[in-house]
Amino acid sequence: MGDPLKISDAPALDDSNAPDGVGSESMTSRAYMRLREDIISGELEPGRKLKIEELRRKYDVGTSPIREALSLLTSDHFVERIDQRGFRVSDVSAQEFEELLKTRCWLEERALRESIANGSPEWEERVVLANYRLSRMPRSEASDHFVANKEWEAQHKHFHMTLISECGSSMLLKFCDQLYDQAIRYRQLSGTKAYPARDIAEEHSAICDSVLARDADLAADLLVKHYRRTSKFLSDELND
Amino acid sequence: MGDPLKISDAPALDDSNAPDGVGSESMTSRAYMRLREDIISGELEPGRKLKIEELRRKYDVGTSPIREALSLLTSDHFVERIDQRGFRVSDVSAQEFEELLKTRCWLEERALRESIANGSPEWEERVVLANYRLSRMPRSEASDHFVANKEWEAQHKHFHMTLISECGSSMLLKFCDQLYDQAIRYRQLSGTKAYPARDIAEEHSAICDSVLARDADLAADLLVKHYRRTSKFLSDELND
DNA sequence: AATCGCAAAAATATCTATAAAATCGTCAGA
DNA sequence: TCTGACGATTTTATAGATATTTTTGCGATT
Repeated sequence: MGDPLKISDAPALDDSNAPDGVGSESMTSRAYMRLREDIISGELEPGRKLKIEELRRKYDVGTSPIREALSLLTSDHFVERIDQRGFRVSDVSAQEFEELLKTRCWLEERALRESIANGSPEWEERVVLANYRLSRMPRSEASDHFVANKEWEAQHKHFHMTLISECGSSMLLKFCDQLYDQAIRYRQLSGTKAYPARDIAEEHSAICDSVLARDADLAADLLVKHYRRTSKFLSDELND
Repeated sequence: MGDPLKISDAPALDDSNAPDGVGSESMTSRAYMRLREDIISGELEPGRKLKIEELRRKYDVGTSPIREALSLLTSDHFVERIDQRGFRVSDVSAQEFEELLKTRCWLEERALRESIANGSPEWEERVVLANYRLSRMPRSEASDHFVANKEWEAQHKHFHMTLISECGSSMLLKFCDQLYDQAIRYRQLSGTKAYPARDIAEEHSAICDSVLARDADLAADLLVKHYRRTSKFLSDELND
């Protein structure tokens, strides 16, 4: 959720060019963001019919902005559109989760290898910084039981996106970004209550080290294992 | 352009479930398809401002369908949306074309290797059939000079998509599909007038053979070279 | 009684027309 | 040259009209 404002590719919504400091985004954008959050968080559950009238009242906007926001959300694969039959929240499934994980590994491995091959010293610094910031962040908001920490989530995504940021393909980056957000939705839906036992911070640091050493094989291996472990944990949670 | 009707992922538009044989698609879908074609063909040139009123008259529909169609097109990266400032046709550039080619090679190589690893005998037959059909199709509609043959284009895409269809990830397939269509746009825009000198049909058959032999390394190599040659040809055309 | 077919009614999605808000270009005045 | 304001253009939103799908109700048939 690095830039939850993103619509299409361009940084369409940027408060910096808002007329007079106060937010002046369009209804469509507001609806887009709120719908996106509600879908990722699971409040709008998978498979649910998205009735225009219902949403219109819920978010207090007209039909056009809702409809347009939903159309935009289809690109993120969060919403499905069926002609003449409206919209619905995209379904989830264990099989799709497997696919998601697999695809993420393929794409991010490639992107990471390219980044390591092309990355500048300035990029190395960004990686170090991202890892440091992530390490300082508590994983959970409460110390006794698990409460997702939004800020940690943001830093975590930022770390992983930084790793692959120099891959030389904005398209590949966009795909990884999309898949990452998909995965977040699955994580939210699983309703994780317990801490993962392993030391995630340590894993991140190991990846960071291998990247700095420009050891592509090791880095790729660590990254993929990192993802697989996380997913394993999630799958176990789901099967309780 | 295997399924130009595609909106979102689901086969939203399917005449088979039209009430009484006659097409009953929505205005939005019609607008989507026509806009998509006009952008790919280059009639709506890169960077062009897409004024709602203008399009409304041109395609003879109201503002909502136009707006929605444009929103849907942003997912395909054919249209850019800027908040409060409307829509425009996505720009093109030599640099983006390079990225596109590179990304396509990365993704399709992975997908092809997976397909070869997982593909069933039934898949092999589909590959053979797709190659055969493509080989029977004339590359150009005229024999003395080059006139793009729509049917060839469709079969060509179908061949390449069949090659990777068993990769085991619908997401990866969707990405490849998207990138393919992007590439078609670049091809159209280059306004190729001459035949490429080389024997493309031969290249396809070679790929087909290596796939049947389950020689992943060779197949990947041939496929990537195939793409690079096509792109080289295109770049040369562009620099005339 | 249960099932099927069919038509009317309700719910819903889609579209058009119109109004409101924002942007852009231009030009007067400093 | 810069600034700011005004009008034209364009985008965005709303409300109501239309078309489509889904549900419901009823009677005929098994």
